[in-house]
Amino acid sequence: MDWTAEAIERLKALWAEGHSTAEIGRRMGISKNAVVGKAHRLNLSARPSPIRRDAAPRPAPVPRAPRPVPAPIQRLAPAPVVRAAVAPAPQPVPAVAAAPVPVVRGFPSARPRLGARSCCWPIGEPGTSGFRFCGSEPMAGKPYCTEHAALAYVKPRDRREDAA
DNA sequence: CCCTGATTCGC
DNA sequence: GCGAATCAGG
Repeated sequence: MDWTAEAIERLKALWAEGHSTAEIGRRMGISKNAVVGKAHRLNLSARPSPIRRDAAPRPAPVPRAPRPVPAPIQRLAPAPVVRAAVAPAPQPVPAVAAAPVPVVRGFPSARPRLGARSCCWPIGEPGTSGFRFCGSEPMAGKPYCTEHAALAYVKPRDRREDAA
């Protein structure tokens, strides 16, 4: 964006008319970020912000560092059982329980209560709001309830003849 | 999800 | 200085 005097005038005018930053951006053919950025620099930011940054000072400033992708929640999910697939010997418990699952923003309670001993069979699409874990009482020594353990632990059938 | 404005920071 | 990315709230 070339911020000519005219462009700045237009921005100020639209801003004064009370348009949203996105609307101003649309009218001027630029992004709302450009609008907000410029407005901020021009010190004409004064419209009510939906956000209060004063009352709740950030407890953790978070120096915006390259964030390593947290352990994918999917790792906790049992490998989807594909009947015809070459089934490996039943690997009992996915060795995951040791480390606490990181609490990821956006995954509020979307994690199994590992300490609570409840079935950790995933329900729904990981990462979506509806995602959760089964939560039923697990079988002794297993991470899943009886129902889901039946799905998780499929006996590898003798595939010498029906391999396919 | 959509929207809002605010801030940061590599360019 | 610029503005995309990100944050943060509705």
